Amino acid sequence: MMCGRYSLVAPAEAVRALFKFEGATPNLAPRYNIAPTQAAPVIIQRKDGERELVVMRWGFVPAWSKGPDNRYSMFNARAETVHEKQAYRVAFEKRRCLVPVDGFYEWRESSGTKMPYRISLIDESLFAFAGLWEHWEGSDGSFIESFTIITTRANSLISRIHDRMPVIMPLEVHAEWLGCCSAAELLIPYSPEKMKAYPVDAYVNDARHDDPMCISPAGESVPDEIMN
DNA sequence: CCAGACGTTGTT
DNA sequence: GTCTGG
DNA sequence: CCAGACGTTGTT
DNA sequence: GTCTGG
Repeated sequence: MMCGRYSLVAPAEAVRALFKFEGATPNLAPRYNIAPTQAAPVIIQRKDGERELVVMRWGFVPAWSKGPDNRYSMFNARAETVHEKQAYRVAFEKRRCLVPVDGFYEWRESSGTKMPYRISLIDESLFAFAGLWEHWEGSDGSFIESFTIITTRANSLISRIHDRMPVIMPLEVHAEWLGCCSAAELLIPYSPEKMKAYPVDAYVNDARHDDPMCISPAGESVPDEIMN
């Protein structure tokens, strides 16, 4: 895989502090295990330059489609080709977003078994994936806003686990990315020396599990906050 | 022109 | 909607 | 990404 | 094996 699960535990106030979006502070429950098809917040930029937080479906639903269709894996888009692929080209030019995250999961396969790892910044701070979003509208007037996460080749830390990783946008390029004026040169692997990775329990495999156990280092005791 | 696709990862 | 293939 | 289903008729 | 659901 490359990026099929992530976490966003930070409170909405922390998301606002980093991304400077306008409007009311939304209610964001801590999320330990966000999976494709689920709703999650993204940051977009309006034409007047103001940033907005919008909750969207993870899994790109093209405007021309009949609706969500999981026969296609549209929760990731390859950085190497995203500017030329039909399904993403217009969004790459006009509808970029930043995805607030504080960790993501990758599964390492060895001797036939897969072990999940959690990857985060060394200080566990909030950061951003590069994404694209889309607005789909049904004939009955219903609509779906959705997003995809862009992936690239793994850096030297993550390549021990897997050969792909999500594109992480450093703070200093957030505005350039959202402004849609940059080319694909921002879509590169993030600095491995700023990141850490550790194994977690296969508990995270089940997308219905969404609690602190998901991010707990494998083999260690259950964190206090989920003991009753 | 119309028809048909539009995606990624991992495995073979 | 937009691009590619025929 | 992984987990889990993979079906129909008829009855509530 | 392949598709759907989360």
